[in-house]
Amino acid sequence: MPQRPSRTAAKRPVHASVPPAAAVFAALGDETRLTLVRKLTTGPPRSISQLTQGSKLSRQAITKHIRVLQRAGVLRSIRQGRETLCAFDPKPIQAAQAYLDSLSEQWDQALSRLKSFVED
Amino acid sequence: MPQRPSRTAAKRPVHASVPPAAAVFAALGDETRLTLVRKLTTGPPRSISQLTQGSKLSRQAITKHIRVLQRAGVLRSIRQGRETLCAFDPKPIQAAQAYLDSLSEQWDQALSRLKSFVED
DNA sequence: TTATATTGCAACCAGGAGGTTGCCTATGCA
DNA sequence: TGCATAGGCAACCTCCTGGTTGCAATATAA
Repeated sequence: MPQRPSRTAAKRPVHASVPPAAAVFAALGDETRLTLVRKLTTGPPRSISQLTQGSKLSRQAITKHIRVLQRAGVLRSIRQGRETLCAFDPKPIQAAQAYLDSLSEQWDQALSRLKSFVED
Repeated sequence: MPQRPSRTAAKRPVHASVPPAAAVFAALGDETRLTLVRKLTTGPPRSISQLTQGSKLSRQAITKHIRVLQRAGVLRSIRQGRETLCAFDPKPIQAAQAYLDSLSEQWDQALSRLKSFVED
């Protein structure tokens, strides 16, 4: 929980360690990519071939999805010998959570204002 | 996206009040749409014209974005006289939060397993 | 009733997303 | 050394997305 990505991520830090919320949501907005993310949150880092196994898609298709997730910061990968190991990085997800939390909070406040207005 | 139009429409329960997580994330994966959502979480329901004001985009473009958000369940809209009022619906966002929470939890558990494994 | 404002609908367009295939390089192993 | 495995690159295809414009329909206001 001691995360440093600014909780109010609306300021657009140029050196953003984490891409803007919309980019993270876009990366998560695909079943195939969500499946990859779930695989990597539940288990150890895996190679592209391993991630391709069990999928109907070609290795290249999976590679493209992995790159989308990488650009969003959700995954990191390092070349290890002849294979490329992909690992989950929790920071962008935490940023996305913070974003949704702020949305919910705004909504709750709007509801409160409406309620007290009606009660007058 | 593999499963685009519901060619296999038996994929999710008919009374799903909330579309699958990926659909919600996809809807939120666009700056313009995030801006619309923020506007409607902070304020009262607004018409399409009102939502278009202050944007560089045409009314039709905004309309299309609104429909994307509607399909994801994030917005609801009702015709009121000659204008269409759009309002925020918190359910899909809450579902998305729950999804991210479960991801985080899985990740934490994976870390714990790794830790206790290393310590042995 | 006649304007004016608010939408919806349809056509159209450019570009990007998702997917495949073929080929090449690099690494590990017998 | 030679071969199988892992992955990168590039070309190509199709369809969706995000945007525009023009026009018709409806509802309000004067």
